[in-house]
Amino acid sequence: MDDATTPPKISRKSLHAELVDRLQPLFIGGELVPGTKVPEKALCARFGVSRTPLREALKVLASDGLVRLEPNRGAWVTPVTVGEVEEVFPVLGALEALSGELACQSITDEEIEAVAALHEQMMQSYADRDLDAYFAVNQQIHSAILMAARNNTLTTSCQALSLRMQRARYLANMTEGRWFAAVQEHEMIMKHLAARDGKALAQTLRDHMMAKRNSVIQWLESQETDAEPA
Amino acid sequence: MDDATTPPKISRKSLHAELVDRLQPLFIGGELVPGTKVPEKALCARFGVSRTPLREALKVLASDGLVRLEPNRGAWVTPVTVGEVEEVFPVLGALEALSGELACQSITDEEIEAVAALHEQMMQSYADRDLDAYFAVNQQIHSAILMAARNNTLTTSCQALSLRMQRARYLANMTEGRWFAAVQEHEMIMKHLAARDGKALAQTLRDHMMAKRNSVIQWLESQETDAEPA
DNA sequence: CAACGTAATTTTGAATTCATAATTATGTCA
DNA sequence: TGACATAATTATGAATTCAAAATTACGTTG
Repeated sequence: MDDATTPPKISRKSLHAELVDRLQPLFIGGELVPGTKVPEKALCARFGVSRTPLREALKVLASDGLVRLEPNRGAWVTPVTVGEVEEVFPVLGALEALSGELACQSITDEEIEAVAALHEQMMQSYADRDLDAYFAVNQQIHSAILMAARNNTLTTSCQALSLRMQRARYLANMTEGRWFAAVQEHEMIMKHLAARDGKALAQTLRDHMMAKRNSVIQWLESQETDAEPA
Repeated sequence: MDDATTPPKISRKSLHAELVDRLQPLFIGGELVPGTKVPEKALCARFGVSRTPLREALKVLASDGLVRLEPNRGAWVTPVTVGEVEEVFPVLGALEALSGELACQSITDEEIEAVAALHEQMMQSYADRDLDAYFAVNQQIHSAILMAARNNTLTTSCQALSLRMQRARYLANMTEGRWFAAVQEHEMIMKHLAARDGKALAQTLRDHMMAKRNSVIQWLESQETDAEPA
């Protein structure tokens, strides 16, 4: 594993593409807070680039829905609203369902084993009550299924929407009851994948996503009523 | 119907957004041919803008998959390959299926009537053997169903992928048999929508998309074998 | 002193500039 | 003449500049 990751393509990717990759974690990491302004100047300084490539990156992020560009008023981190969540999760559900269906057609035994290992790891995180670890492995499982679907367009679409829903740490917040239910759902996901039952996996993934949707909305609404009288 | 389309937002949209909108038709219109270079200079002159906003627009179009940016070699119109088509249509199918399901939940009687009118118009275009008109109305029908789904995220995702598949006039080419089948499928679509049968509509839309996929691939493969010995 | 209007400052959007990489043209030599 | 090397040209990527818009700061007046 040397650093010659791309033997034929020595060329560094363009600055704006690099910036897109480096800005995304700031959204999920909570550094760029929904509803706040994107500090263009500060980010330029931080990454040591001029405004041109940064602004190019912001345009791309805007088309992915992570930021909103207001004419003459700059870029703002898209707020996470109930309406937004209600919109995105069903779409994500449909795409993940497809990923499950396709994965069952193409996944190798080795890949199933790898997912099973991740699944076990996630169960351990659940047992340990380690939410951060749980979420990290959870992401990896969904990602592995997506990979097994062998459809790059699907992967790209899913990841873009997924990013939007991962913004803000608090989306990870869930009740004890919801966490338990999510674990149950993942047992089903694993079972159907191992059996290569595409239809069943698709349905379970869709249900899983809708359950998550409800959980997030419930949390958002509780926040609204808490915060408003302040 | 005066020109005050946006009373509160008088502000002109930014140049790059305007350019994205004005470039897209060039892809489906066949002016920008898959596999060829995007003539940056010429487009700047044509739209009377500098390179900065145009290049911003190209970055956005690249993230939508319409162009491919090669470092230090400029922007190229993404070629329409069999692999590409095999990837995109299933995703589009999943999204359209969802749009059908959601539309059945929210569509009004008036909207159903509007779609029915479009459907009749399309049937007339079929009877007239007017392929251009047929395709135009066909688009409107899918668009109307999407609108009835009341999900902007879904609409955006669908349209982006749809654009990719509409590039190149020849995708409209289909055999007499395929055209007839497509018409039959649309009869089903109309029937299920009128009955507000979400599940059935979803399945029909998915099937419709996969049938189109096969038709396009068949055509592409026939082109490949035709063109190669040249 | 609160509300308004005006001036200074900052930020934004887009054109321009500039260094570098890629392409084309030209010349050389086998 | 054809293959290669080198020079001229062009295109690209990114920084810089500049005009216009928005924001902030300040002063005035009722």
